[in-house]
Amino acid sequence: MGKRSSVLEFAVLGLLHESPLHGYELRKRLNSVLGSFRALSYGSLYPCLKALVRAGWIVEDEPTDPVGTARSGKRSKIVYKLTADGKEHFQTLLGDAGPAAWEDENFGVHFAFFARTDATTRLRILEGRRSRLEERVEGFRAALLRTRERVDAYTLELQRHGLDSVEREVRWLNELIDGERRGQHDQHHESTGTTDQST
Amino acid sequence: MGKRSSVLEFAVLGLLHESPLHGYELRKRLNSVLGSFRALSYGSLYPCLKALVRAGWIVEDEPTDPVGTARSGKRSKIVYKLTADGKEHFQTLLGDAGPAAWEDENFGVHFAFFARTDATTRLRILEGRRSRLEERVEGFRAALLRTRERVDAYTLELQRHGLDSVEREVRWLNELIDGERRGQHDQHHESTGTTDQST
DNA sequence: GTTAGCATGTAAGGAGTTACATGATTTT
DNA sequence: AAAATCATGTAACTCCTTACATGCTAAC
Repeated sequence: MGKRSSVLEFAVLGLLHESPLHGYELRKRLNSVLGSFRALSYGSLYPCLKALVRAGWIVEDEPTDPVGTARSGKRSKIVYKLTADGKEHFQTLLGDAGPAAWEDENFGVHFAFFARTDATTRLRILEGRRSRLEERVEGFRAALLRTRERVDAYTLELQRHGLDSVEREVRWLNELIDGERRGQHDQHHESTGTTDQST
Repeated sequence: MGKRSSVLEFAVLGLLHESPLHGYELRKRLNSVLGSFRALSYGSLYPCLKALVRAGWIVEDEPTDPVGTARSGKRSKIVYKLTADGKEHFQTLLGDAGPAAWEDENFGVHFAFFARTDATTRLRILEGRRSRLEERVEGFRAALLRTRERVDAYTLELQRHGLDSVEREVRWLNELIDGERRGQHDQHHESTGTTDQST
C-alpha cells in the first residue's frame, strides 16, 4: 500500500520481475534500462530498495547458503525478489497507459518493458508519446518563426537541430506504431519462437 | 564573489547580457535557451535572481518611472541588469572550455551563447562534446554486444534507436566543427550584415 | 466590475548526487 | 599481504517542482 512511485521503482520492479538480484548487480542493469547510460548512484538505489521492502513489494532474501554452514552473522549479499503484491503492483504499472507513461523521464523505461505489456497498452503509449512530441514540434516551429530575425546563427542552428531530432523521433514512432498495427513487432528476429502467428 | 554556479545562473546572466529584463519575461526566454522547452518554474527563477543579486552580478532596477511621478511604494516590475562584475563573471564562464561546458545539461546553453564565445573556445567545446558522445557510442555498442541474445526485440530496438541518435548527433558536431575550422559558422544566412569577411 | 493574464514571491518536498564510511571477496 | 573490485549503506546538499499566496493591469 505504498503511495510512492517513480521511474526508478518501476525499473527495479521490472528487473526483479525477470530474476532476483542484489543491489550492486541491479545498479548495472538499471544503467541500461534507464535512459542514456546515466550512472545511477547507490545513494539513490539502496534507499529505494528499502522503500520497496517497506511497501511490501520486494523482500530481502539471503542468498542460498552452501547448506548447513550457519554463517548467520555474515551479510555479504542481499538478494531482492518480488513478492506476490509486488508482481501485482508491477502489472498495474505496466497497464497504465496515461500521460505518466509517455513523458520524457518515463517513456524509455515503459518501452523497455514492452515485451511484457499488452498490445493495446503498447499502442496507446506509443501514440501518446507521438502526440506529445508533435506538440513539441509545434513549439519548435513557433519558436523558429518568432525568433527568425532577432537571433544569431548559433541559436538558430540549435533550434533547427532540436526540431530535427524531435521530428526524427516522431518518424521512429510512426514506424513502431505501424509495426504494432500489423502485429509484427519483432521484425528484427524470430526468437519469439513457438506461438507467434497472432494473439 | 559567489561560489555558486549552474546552468540557470549562466543562462540568466547571458540573457541579461543582451538586455535588462524582468523575471516574468526572463522566464519565457529561458524556456528557449534551456533545452527542450521545459517550462522553468518561478520557484526556481526568483530565488536564483536573488542569489545573483547577493553575489553582486546583477542589480534590481526600477523601470524608468514616467518622470517625476514619485510612486516609490509601488513595485510592479523589477528589471534586472548586469553589473560590471556580472559582465566580467559571464565572460569568465563563457571562456570555460572544460568538461562542465560539454556535459548534457550545460552544452545547449553554452552553444546558445556561442555568438559571444571566442572561436578557440567554441572549437574546444564542440570537440569535447563530440568525444563525450563518442564514449557514449562505445557504451551503446558494448551494451548491444553484451545483451544481443539475452534481450527481447523491444529492448534491442530501444538501444538501437539510442545508438542511432547519438551517432546522428556526432555527425552534426562533425559538420559544426568543419564549419568552425573553415571559419564559416554562418552558412545559413547573411544577416550578420556589414563587417563579415573576417575577424 | 470582473475576469484573464502579468508579475512576484515563499514553503514544502521530491528525486537525485557527492562524499563519506565500512566491510567482504577476489586477484595479483 | 596488498590492491582491486564487489557490496552495502548514510548524511548533507543541490536543484528543481508544486502548491500556495499576493497584488497589479488590461480587456471585455
